[in-house]
Amino acid sequence: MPELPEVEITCRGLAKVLIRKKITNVTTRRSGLRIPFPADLSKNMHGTRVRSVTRRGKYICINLSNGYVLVIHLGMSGRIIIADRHYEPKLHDHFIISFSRYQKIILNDPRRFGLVTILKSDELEYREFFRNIGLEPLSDKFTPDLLRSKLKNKKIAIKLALLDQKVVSGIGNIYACEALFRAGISPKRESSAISYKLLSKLVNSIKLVLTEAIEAGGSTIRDFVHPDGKLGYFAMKWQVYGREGEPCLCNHQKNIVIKKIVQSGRSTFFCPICQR
DNA sequence: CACTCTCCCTGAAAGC
DNA sequence: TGCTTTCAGGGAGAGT
Repeated sequence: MPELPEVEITCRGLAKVLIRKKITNVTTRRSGLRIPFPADLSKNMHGTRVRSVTRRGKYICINLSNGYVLVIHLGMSGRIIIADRHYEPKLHDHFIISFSRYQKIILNDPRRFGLVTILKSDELEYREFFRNIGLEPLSDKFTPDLLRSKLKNKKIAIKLALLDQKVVSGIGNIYACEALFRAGISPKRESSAISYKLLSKLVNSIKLVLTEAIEAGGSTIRDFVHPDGKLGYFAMKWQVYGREGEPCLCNHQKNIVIKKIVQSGRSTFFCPICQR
């Protein structure tokens, strides 16, 4: 389940092979994913070149030389495979772009929670599309003061606030759990009731955990595959995520184990002793 | 407005 | 062993 680091790694991988390449063919193999593929998708892509590949939250933005931006969200199970002209489409390959020099990229997404659309980069469309997307957690603008202002009056649990893409963009279930563990904050804490000092700690933890994951090459669970097609099995070790019943890594001598709870239908893993 | 719940979907894993 | 059930979750939209 790609979160910010996985999307970032995917973008870097795409940039490496696609920049300046010309789009020679666009194929859709079904009518759409979470939303239909735009009718003019192929028309607006064909013959243009890739200017850059950027990321906004969990969205991949492939910026084209004709002023359009191809926007891809990987959803739960999406992956982008980089291949050559010999690649044969496989099950759940929904969207294929062919480039000059026989390069191809394939969007494979078994669960189809992903999204593909195309926007004009210089117009309201683009701004409108990302209107509700919060601040980038790795930007210098993401500070304790900013987070405090976002959480002011919020009664929801801090874990749920971190998952809210309007509060901060790019954090999913795994990194929300991991960041809270590192900051020593209970996922159940009311968002607005957390001290400035702890919010500072949380901001640092978020930046740290995301940065480490990017450096680890995009951490992986189950179905994330690097853009070059290799599995990312050098993934970071989660300290709490998926470790229900296992000992807390902070406290070996006592019999403290990681607990799992459900918050708004999402699993949360945490240490009831280390996180207050 | 603030918040929770449901739905979409498939494959892996657990349960029987 | 093999079939059935459960679970995983991002984000939109309905419901409270």
